[in-house]
Amino acid sequence: MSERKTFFADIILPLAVDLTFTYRVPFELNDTIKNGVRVVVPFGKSKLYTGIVVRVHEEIPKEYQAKYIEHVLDESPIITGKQLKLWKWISEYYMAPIGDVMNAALPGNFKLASETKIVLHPDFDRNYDELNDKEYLIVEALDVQDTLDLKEISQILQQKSVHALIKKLIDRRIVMSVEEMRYKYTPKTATFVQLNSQFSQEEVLSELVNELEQDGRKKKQFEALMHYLKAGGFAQNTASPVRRSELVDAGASLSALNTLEKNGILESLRLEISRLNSEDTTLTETKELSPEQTTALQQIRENFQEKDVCLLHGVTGSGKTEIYVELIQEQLAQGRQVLFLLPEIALTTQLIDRLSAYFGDLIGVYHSKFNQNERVEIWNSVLRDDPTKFRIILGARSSVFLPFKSLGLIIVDEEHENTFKQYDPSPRYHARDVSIVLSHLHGAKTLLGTATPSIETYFNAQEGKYGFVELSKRFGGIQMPEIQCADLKKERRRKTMHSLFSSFLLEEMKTALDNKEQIILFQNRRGYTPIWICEVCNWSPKCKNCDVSLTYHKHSNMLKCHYCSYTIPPVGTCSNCGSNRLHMHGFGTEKVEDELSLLLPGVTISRLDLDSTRSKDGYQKILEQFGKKEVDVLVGTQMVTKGLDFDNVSLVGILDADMMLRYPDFRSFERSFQLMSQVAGRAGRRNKRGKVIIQTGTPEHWIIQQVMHHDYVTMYKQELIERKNFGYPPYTKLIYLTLKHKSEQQLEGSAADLAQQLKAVFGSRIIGPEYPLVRKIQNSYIKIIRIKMEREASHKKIKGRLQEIINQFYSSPVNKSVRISIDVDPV
DNA sequence: AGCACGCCGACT
DNA sequence: GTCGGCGTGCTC
Repeated sequence: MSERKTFFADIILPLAVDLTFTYRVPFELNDTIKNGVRVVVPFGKSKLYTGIVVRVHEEIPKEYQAKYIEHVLDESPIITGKQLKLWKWISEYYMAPIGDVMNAALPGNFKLASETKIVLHPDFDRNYDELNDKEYLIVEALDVQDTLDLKEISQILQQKSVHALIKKLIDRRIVMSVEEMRYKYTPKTATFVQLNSQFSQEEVLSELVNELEQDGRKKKQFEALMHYLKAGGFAQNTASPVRRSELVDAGASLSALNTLEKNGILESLRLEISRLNSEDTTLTETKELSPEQTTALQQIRENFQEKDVCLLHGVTGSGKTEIYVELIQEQLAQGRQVLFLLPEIALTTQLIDRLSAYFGDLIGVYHSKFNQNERVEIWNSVLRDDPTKFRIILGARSSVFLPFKSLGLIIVDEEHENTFKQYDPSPRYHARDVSIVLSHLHGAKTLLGTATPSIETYFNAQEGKYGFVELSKRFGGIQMPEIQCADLKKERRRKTMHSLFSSFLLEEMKTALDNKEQIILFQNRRGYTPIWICEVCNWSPKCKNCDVSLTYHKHSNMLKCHYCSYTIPPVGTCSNCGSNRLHMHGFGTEKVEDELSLLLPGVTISRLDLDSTRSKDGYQKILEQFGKKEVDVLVGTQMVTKGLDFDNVSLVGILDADMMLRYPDFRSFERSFQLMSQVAGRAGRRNKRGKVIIQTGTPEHWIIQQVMHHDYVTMYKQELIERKNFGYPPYTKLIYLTLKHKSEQQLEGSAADLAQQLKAVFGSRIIGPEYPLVRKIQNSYIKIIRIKMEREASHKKIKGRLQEIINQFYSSPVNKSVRISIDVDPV
């Protein structure tokens, strides 16, 4: 194997470039280089990057002199072949550079190598005699400064290239790179205590216990020992070690524990613990399934015989979770891994607790808010296919990138949620659709679960492409909530409105409060941000960088731009006409809260929106308070629609349904139906039918009618007709091109140019260019070109052609400074 | 992504 | 005359 062959390796670098880079493999690394390992390579003049090897070969690059790979970071691959295939699929399908895909896929501290920092190696014995002048200079500098980056070393040595020199120092274990230090993942440990083996005989133990119990001076020791025996599960005769801090928390005296250890009754040891599930969970037995659930489960199994994807359409509260649990258990029994995808926001809530209760440590939670070490811990366990840990990954969209080895099932819960689609940064992928590809790679199955399927998914199920299973009854015979409308037009005419509240809603709220029941109010934020407006000429303060009005933030008493954070103090007079009659227009959740406290004094109100949950565990706290019934009314945005189960909520109010319906997007009806149905599902649990009141000026609107009748299918059929008539998904596939430029004229010209070139090839499939609602963001103007292609068209071909046209567009010098971003299957 | 190279304006 | 602004191209 150590033949002196010259190998080259194609490497993906974390750059927005759709290329791999070819490096030469030094002979001594011939044996260690493999597909899927990380390598450190020099790039450009003075940079180091961590990249992933995707191909090893002997083809000598002709166009350039390949540089040498500097370092191999992994003994065995950290990326599997299946992952590489998935990356390539994402890169092609979503037209994103492979480097972007890699960036999205790897946990942060797997890459981060650009600014390589050097530190003294802990083993360095400070034998300065072995060092030459330059080496001495570096070591000396490190003594003072702790870390140096390559630039600083260049400066110290007054020379450009320092790689060779550093490499020698690294090899001699005099210095090391910071990455190296960081990558050496250190497991977290804790002190445990365990009974000395001489007491493992039951008689010996009981003798000891007796002795301690008799002796009054040893009372504390006796208690401590009992705590240990209880926690260690001695009832079942299993002498397992127990975390020391756990015993102390349970009330064992610290000094008594020390004494027990000193006398050789207990012994302490350090054990590795998981950073993730630190508190131990008591496992719950699986609940018995209802007849409906059993049937559904059986149907899912049957569907999976023939089909790879199955939609589970189950109304809110129909008990989808129990079905998931059964399916997960089947996979675990077969030794396969399970991925459970959730919208980001639902991850902080009750479902995790519920699943943890069933599966304990077998569950790993993976999402962007987790710190790097935790993420790496999960990554490595999944990669090892560790049979004892993290068999089930509960995660947000990015968990599709984990290195699964034996995936058997992916569950995408709340399949319709558009947070599964990533927009910024590229790659703009949809985790639900990526999941389907991922399970295909593993020969696994995908289950899509939701109460309100996306039109596309339901369509696929109707067409027979996906299996289809329905759960139409709520679990335990709980009724669907009663939904009624408050007609805002009528109430306004009769002047019975109390600011934002119809008298109908207000009366119902009072009744609910009298009954000591809780209320959720839903206010979609979109379009309802408070702005200051001049009563005389309609002028309002605008952002200087973006084409939007500034929104008023009561909390900070400032006017702020939502796009670029430009902030100014409130203005007293109109800059247009000089009038001082400025007043606040529009309302957000803050306003709702304020108005409500005037209308219903003494009622405790809490707000759940982006502002109130900004602090780290704000979200959790607010929900906890509400759960403990310390709060009567919860006012919130979209957040209140997501998987919250509170059993004392009898009333849900939707403050303005019309704003959602009016939003100019072909999905606005679908989305309105989803949002309203989801939030309605929060009303009424165990013992009482819930009530929902929708405030609207158009109670006759068909979407509102279908929400009221809980009739998804009719909504779907009607919406499908609209989609067909106007050529929208699922009858077409969409690609949006967003063009950006600082100069409006330049943008107009270039956009027209590109659209023309596209039309020459795609004809009427090209729509636009058009300005979006907000035409300028951060001093750049924006235009959108939309491509509608036939469902059956080969999107590979179309994307190839599209890329050619874009390349051609960029070949013209006038267009070079125009930025284009491509969004395939926009949501 | 970053960094060098290069072509235009306001300065000692 | 030069310093430095950013627009453009390239990186194995």
